[in-house]
Amino acid sequence: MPKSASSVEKVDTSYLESLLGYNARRAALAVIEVFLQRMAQYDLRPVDFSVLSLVTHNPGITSRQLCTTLGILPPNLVGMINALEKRELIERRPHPRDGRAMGIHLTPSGEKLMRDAERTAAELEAEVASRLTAAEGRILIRLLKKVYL
Amino acid sequence: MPKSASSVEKVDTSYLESLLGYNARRAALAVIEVFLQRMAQYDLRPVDFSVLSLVTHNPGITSRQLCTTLGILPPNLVGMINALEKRELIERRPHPRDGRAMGIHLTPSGEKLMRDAERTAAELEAEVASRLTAAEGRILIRLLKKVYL
DNA sequence: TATTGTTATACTCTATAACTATA
DNA sequence: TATAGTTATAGAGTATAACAATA
Repeated sequence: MPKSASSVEKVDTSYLESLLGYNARRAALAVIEVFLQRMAQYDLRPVDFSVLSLVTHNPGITSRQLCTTLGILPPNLVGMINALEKRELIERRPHPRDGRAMGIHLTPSGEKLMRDAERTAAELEAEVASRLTAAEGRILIRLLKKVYL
Repeated sequence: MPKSASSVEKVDTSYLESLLGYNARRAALAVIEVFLQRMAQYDLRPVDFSVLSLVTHNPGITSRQLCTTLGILPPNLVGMINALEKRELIERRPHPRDGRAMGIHLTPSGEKLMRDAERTAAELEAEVASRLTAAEGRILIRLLKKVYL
């Protein structure tokens, strides 16, 4: 067959699928896609959920702490925090010991939203994890942590 | 302690770390970060490597097949293909049976680059996977595939 | 009528520099 | 001098609509 006449019937992805990074990215995108759909009812993107979840479990957390924990650059967090404050889901209070910083807290409606959103997240996790056994799910998370921690 | 005076000593991330999506995303980002550093010597981003790797193992693959396989939208692939062609790493040849399509092939210098780049990728994989045992690495990839396939 | 490849374009995400107020 | 928060802005990544050529 001449060089110019070759074509591909079925794409061979076996090499890419042997790479950890490729598989981790594909799995992350698959989970995030479901996440996006289910969280749309709360008008929360994954990053909004992560921020609100950290505020939920760390009342008084500062912007700086959110940035460090989630790997967000400070200029990019400002807009998110402003939007969440405008929606009256969070409020900023003066930090007790650092006049430069503001402690971030959930409002009552923020608390209600996050109770619902975290319940939805739990359902979503259970659903995605249903493709695995309970033991496999625990192993998977443990191994992922070994990779990035 | 009054409401306004609370603050966070150490951020509690245990809830987020219980979520599969959060862990998969963090692991993917960690691997991709190393990938970016090591592939910089070839001036290849992860997506360029993925494209060239598919062309390597599927000579004559079309743009449409690349898009479908990698989840890239056609308008966003055009620039990448043009850039790789300008660097003389790939070339477009007429498709043998479809006058609309072009088959994509590696040039000799593209073949040389990919031999080196895939060797580097293998070293990188071994290094990231060194945080896990060989068995754990195989299990991790198997479980990740169960999540997204 | 549907598909491949393409252009133009808009939107989101991420990154850098520089400023202010406070430590 | 260093840090928390902010503004402005640039760049990369991702999205939709519409078109020409071919099936």
